[in-house]
Amino acid sequence: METTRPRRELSRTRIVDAAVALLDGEGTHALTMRRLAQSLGVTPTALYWHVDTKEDVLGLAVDHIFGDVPVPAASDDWRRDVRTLVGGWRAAMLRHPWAPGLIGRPMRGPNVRARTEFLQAALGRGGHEGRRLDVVTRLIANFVIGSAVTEAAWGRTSPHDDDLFHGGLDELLR
Amino acid sequence: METTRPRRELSRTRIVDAAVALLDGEGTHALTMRRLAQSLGVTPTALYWHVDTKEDVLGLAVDHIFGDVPVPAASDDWRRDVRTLVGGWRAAMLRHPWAPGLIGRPMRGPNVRARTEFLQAALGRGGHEGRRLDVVTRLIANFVIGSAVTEAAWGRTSPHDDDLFHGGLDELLR
DNA sequence: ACCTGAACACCGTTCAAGT
DNA sequence: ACCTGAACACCGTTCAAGT
Repeated sequence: METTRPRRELSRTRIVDAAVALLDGEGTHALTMRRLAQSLGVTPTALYWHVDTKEDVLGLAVDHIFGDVPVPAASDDWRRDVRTLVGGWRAAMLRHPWAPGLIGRPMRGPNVRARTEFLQAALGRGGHEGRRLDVVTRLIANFVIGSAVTEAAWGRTSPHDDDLFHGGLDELLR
Repeated sequence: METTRPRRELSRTRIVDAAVALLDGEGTHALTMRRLAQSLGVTPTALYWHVDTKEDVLGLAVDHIFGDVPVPAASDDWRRDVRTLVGGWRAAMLRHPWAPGLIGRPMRGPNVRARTEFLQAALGRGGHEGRRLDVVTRLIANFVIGSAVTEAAWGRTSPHDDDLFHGGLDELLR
């Protein structure tokens, strides 16, 4: 089929990986198309063959970190399922503190969608349905996002923040 | 426009007002120090006498829009107080859709702090205290922020979004 | 198909100098 | 105290050209 070449080729995924590395290492302001290209040993303009725009790269980077959120197997304890998913969700964002600030854009990524659907399904197993199911799904999702945004903004997350977050989640799953 | 009219003097507040106008009119990408200066009939570098950095301007702009959120007089119906405050909070953010995306750092502004304290006081009147008061305050604040962030990201807010938001709030004030 | 080089139209910020 | 002008070190993106 395809012979592996000695030179690593450029690709969409390689670009996204490099972008995440740059964001993790040096923060939002460090992600420029030029520095990104440099970290890949390539010309800035080369990126544009694989990617439409910088905004595009940012969106892919956000969706990428959601891919690391483990989707638990659905168990018979729906509350635990929700807590596991949402805890991983929050942890992923706090592990990449640049991500919450970037969630002003395409949450349309497939990884994000899959997690949201799992959340909704778990709440469905909890007996919610109809409008109430939609309400509670959004309530939880927006609480998690809001928490991540404000905590990431503050710099570091304290044990007190963790406590308040889990307390809030308990309140919602009561 | 009116070159004959004597130019008003530059000031911190005049800069912030112009920044908000620019953000409202043309969005985040339009706010550059150069265009901001131009809209004030002044040299880009003149801004730096009144303001430290562009980040500074952004922070002031966010706090400014929170100043427009009416803080209701505390009544004997704490639930209504919460709903009024939080509704105005959300409305202000959706009126300036660039704001949620900018809620990075400047939740330290005085306008923001005043609203948060009113929220906590109202919940206190509702009988919450100790850890539970902190938990619920954060829960509501982060829900509002998360809602504004995701809705602003999606472009426009539909009546369905409104419905889900108020449903969520009812759930929290149950 | 995939990448380079040069170019365009911008940026934020500093700093000496003017008033 | 307040503002200008020039300059520095960057940006994202397009496009012809090479392979």
